[in-house]
Amino acid sequence: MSNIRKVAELAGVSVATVSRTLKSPDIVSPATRDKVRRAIEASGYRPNQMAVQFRSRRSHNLAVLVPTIANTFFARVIAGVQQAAREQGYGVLLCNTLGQEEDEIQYAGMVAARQADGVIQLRAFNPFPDDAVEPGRPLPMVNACEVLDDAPCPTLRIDNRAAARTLTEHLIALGHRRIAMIQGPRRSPLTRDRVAGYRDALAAAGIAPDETLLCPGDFTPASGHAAAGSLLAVESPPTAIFCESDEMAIGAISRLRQAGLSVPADVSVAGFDDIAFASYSDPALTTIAQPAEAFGRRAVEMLIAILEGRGEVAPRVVLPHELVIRDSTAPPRDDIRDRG
Amino acid sequence: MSNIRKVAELAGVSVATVSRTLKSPDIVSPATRDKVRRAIEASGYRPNQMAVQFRSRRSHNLAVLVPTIANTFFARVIAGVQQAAREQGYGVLLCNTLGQEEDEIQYAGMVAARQADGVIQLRAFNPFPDDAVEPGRPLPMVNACEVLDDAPCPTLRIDNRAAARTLTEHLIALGHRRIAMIQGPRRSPLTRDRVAGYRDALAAAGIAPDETLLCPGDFTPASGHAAAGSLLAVESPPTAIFCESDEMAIGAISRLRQAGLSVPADVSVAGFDDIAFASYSDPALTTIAQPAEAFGRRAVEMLIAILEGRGEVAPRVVLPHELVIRDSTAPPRDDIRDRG
DNA sequence: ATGAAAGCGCTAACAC
DNA sequence: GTGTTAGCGCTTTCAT
Repeated sequence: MSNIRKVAELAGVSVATVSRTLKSPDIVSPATRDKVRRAIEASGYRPNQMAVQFRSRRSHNLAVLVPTIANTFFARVIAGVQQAAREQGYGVLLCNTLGQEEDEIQYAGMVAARQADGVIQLRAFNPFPDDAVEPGRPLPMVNACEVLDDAPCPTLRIDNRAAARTLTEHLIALGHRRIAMIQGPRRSPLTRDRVAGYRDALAAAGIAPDETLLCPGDFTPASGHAAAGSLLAVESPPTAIFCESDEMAIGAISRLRQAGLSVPADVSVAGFDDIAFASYSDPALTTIAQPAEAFGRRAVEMLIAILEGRGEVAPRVVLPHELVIRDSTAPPRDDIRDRG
Repeated sequence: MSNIRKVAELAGVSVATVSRTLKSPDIVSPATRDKVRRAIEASGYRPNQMAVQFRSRRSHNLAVLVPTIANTFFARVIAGVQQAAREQGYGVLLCNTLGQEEDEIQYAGMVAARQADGVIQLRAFNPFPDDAVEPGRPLPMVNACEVLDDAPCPTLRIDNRAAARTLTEHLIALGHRRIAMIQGPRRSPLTRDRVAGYRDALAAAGIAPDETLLCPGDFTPASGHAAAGSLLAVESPPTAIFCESDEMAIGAISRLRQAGLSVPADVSVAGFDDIAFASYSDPALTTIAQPAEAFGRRAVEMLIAILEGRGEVAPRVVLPHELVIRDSTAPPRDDIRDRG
């Protein structure tokens, strides 16, 4: 393995000149620059990044804390993270946390240990201790997707409340009045905001909320399947189900079908996220499209802006969402509506 | 930020003793060890990993080259990689290559640049130049899932030919004789092996292969959707379709339904991978289950065994697969079978 | 524009 | 069992 000294000798210059040729070629005379470049070529020299990082005190790595990469929505976010990071010369250290706070704290410790320059957190939890950073310096973190209310760092999200309201309004406009909701984890701000939007829409339409129509879930198809089962058992079942993720919607539809019900003829089902499968499922899902890749990309840009201290970073960024109406939602059956 | 020297001073020992307390506590006397640990505690010392890595010449990072993380099968493999790596004290550098060989080569260069100690390649391509490693030393790579025939490193896969044969036999046993195949990319060894297994089964059953029933795809739902469309247009359409991925199967089913066909009543469809959605799609998919997380986990174990030079590493590992029969495959309709 | 030299924080001989 | 010390390969003043 060649090193900078060998290259310097070969080129007949000092190591400083080799270093400069690599980092700021413009301050090296063209003749010297060429000499050095030929020497690099000839020796097959690759700078030892461990040394570069160590010496320059930047790892040029970003840690991304993801609740679960097995979720296709997060997979897309991460694809966006990776691409943007690569474009900016950063590596991505993947941290699949499964929502374990102790693990998230440990991963965030990679910043203190200099393994990563900053973290992108996709869950509403601050993994840094209070004294993580000297006063005056910004916390090297961006919180995206599921965002802490009082995040000590820039955040990036959609307007979940407005999105949920829009989706619920769509259901109401179709004629539904008994609208269930299969939610995300209880304590998540995501759940809280979306439930708020759902209630907003009900209230605006003069529909009294019915707590028996609120079911917990965890965003997985299995939880949607189970929740749909319990909704089937309530005294007066819903004519529409709003699921907080497409994966749960797919699970719910599967359960409804097992019960001999047809979607949307008997029950309408709507999702959230607009994952790739949403348009291929049967029926194709009505859902809220979230800009998954953009979440990743923007989060990286914001984080690097913090790390490299260039300019102000917008503290609270809200990305656009979109209601996508497909085939899983329709007016309720007449006999059901009459009864409602 | 504290450093090892400060801790040494605080504890009244040398820096070497601090280092030893961290790396091999057993060779330090209990009394000293405690003193050092208290000093570490008191100063909030975190070893600078960049320095550790630099000095010890190991980054303790693994680069994982994945064709596309947006595919749920690969997402699971990567979840396995991450968990195993973490357990062994390694970080995971995610490289979403989209199958671009130039990018893969560049990512593999992270090993030469000392950013990563080794790579896990999930595609059938060797991203290392011939002179990547000095003679006698093993290539720091494991090739998993889609494997090169003459991989210059240990490989990890399932027996794709046998799996495809088993799945095709299942279709034949149901009474199908016109069995189409929606394939992966043409040049992939995966495709070649699975097509071979498919042909094995046809031959064993005395069914003449029909090239018009072979359609290319790229593992995405969109490609399955398109391929099913073209299969619908052939002169004598298939009664069963074997898709090389569940995602393509889901896309294909969606297309068949658009054409007014019912699965499995009119056409049987089988997938491959057994992704989470396979059991929630309508109908639930008959498929070949692959041990996705195990792929990731084993790949990490094998790679670390190479890197740390402990023991022999099995050069060609084959993991078990399993035929999972659900509801998307059934006997062909009588009128169709009679015609066949 | 270039070179000399001082480290970055740590590990690993080597000595005691 | 512990201390001393020489670097690892590079960047970055500070001279020239």
